[in-house]
Amino acid sequence: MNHSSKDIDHSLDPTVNDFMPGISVDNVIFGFHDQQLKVLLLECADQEHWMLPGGYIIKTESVNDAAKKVLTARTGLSEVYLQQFGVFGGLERSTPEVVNDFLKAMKVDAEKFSWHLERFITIGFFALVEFQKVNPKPDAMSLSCQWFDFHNLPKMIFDHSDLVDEALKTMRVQLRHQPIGYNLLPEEFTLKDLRTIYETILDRKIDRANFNRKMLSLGILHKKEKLFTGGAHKAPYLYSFDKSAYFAMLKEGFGLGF
Amino acid sequence: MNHSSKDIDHSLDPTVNDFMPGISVDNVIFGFHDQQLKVLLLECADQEHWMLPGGYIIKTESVNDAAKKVLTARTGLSEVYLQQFGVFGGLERSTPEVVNDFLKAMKVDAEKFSWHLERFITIGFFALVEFQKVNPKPDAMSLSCQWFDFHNLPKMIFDHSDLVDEALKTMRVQLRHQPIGYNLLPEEFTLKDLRTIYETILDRKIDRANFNRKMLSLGILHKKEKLFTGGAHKAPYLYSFDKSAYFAMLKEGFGLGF
DNA sequence: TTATAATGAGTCATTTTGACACAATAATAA
DNA sequence: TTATTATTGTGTCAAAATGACTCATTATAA
Repeated sequence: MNHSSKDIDHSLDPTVNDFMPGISVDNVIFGFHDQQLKVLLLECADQEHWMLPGGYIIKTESVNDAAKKVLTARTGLSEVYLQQFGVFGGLERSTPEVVNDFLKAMKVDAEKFSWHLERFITIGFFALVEFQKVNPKPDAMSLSCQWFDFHNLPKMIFDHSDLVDEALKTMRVQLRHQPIGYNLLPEEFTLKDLRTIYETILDRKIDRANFNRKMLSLGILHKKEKLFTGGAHKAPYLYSFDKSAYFAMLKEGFGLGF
Repeated sequence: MNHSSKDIDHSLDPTVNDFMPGISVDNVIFGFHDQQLKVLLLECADQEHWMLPGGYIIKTESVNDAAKKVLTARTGLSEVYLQQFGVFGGLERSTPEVVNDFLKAMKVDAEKFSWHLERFITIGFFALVEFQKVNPKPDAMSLSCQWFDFHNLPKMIFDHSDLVDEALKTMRVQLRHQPIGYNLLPEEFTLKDLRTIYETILDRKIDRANFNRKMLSLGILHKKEKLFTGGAHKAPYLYSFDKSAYFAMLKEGFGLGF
């Protein structure tokens, strides 16, 4: 997925001096497709490494807005779920070796990038988006922007794979007292879809019957018509979220046993 | 609690140029005393406002180390529980009015502090410490360093009260799947002490018998001798944490029903 | 010596969980 | 057309957890 220069997105390119120095934001953007949890990544110039969609913070914008802007620029979406999950501020993330690898992967001169090479702290966000609605757009420095199966991520620059791990850990904890899925699934979905999300994040099988019973008992789902497509088997019902009940539960929280 | 200049702690005073510009760390330090959750605060020069112990990040130290250093400098303690809970990066935290209030509270010149007045992002940490072991030390800019009852906090500068609120929210969530208390309580304590911590953080009464049953079932407590001091009532048992079981459970997590 | 207040321990109905079982059914293969 | 297969909706049931109580016990204060 290459793009001509006409397609290159310069919306995140203010002057270096407009940025908060030494800080960046990086987004772990999760989607769900084909019964798999996906992560959106950008391809580095060396065609070997990949990176999280990230950016800098303009002095006149909030940190959260900076992250939101990155998300919108790469996906075309606004109004999606976006949440901080941690600050990555260790010294090991900008050692000479790390910086060297970064320059090689990006194929840029050390001089041009001196402002990014000193010492950088990044603020990690994760986003939950509806896969089908995303229109992946690479930024000016990247060759392409693609989804990867969460279980099969490519080699990434800096500590970006640590960021993905931490994002997952945070989701794993939140799963236990907040609903999830509204932001990842299309309007209509099956209970299997929902369960697969839980199983992927928790990294273990969940009893189908017990999961369904629990989910339905939460009162955040609406049962719809039958599903026709699919494999050689009985067709499952389709469900949609009861938006108001869902968001109420997001705030209130609940207890999940598994 | 005033201090002569001899007592002033300059350990966190490197040159301005050594710092990461535009970023700070602030610690919400929790202690437990007298059946109350306490927060350690610094008194501003105006004798009206208070602030969280905070500091800047030297370019050659990690973010976590910067927070740890602040904690050690104010409490005399090292090796305590310290955890990030969020980044505060809104623009509203450095509007002209806010900055003005800050200058007044600190009684410093705008010129001298120009480097801190532009736009600042702070990284919030919370710490859990053993009250009795803390030796509160004000920093160079503060009149004193004191504990406040969590339910009765004074007027604070910037968005520091928001930081306290967020720290509590984070603890409230963590309570549900991780044990707490080891870092807040002395070696020996009663179940009432432990329950009070839970009640304060969750801000509601918990049935005594049910709480005790649950806590004891976790297998992280050792029963000790009787307690003799106290009011006009039956003396409760003293307990201590089974350190290895406690830390195992910190990692593993568990499910709490209340 | 008695009254008080808080503790340790226990009861019990209800709810939730975990582990299965089983008939029903949509697509596919025979 | 019919049998096969994979998967679904629903149900059962024992075990565990929870929530709301009781009650005898006991260290201090009156």
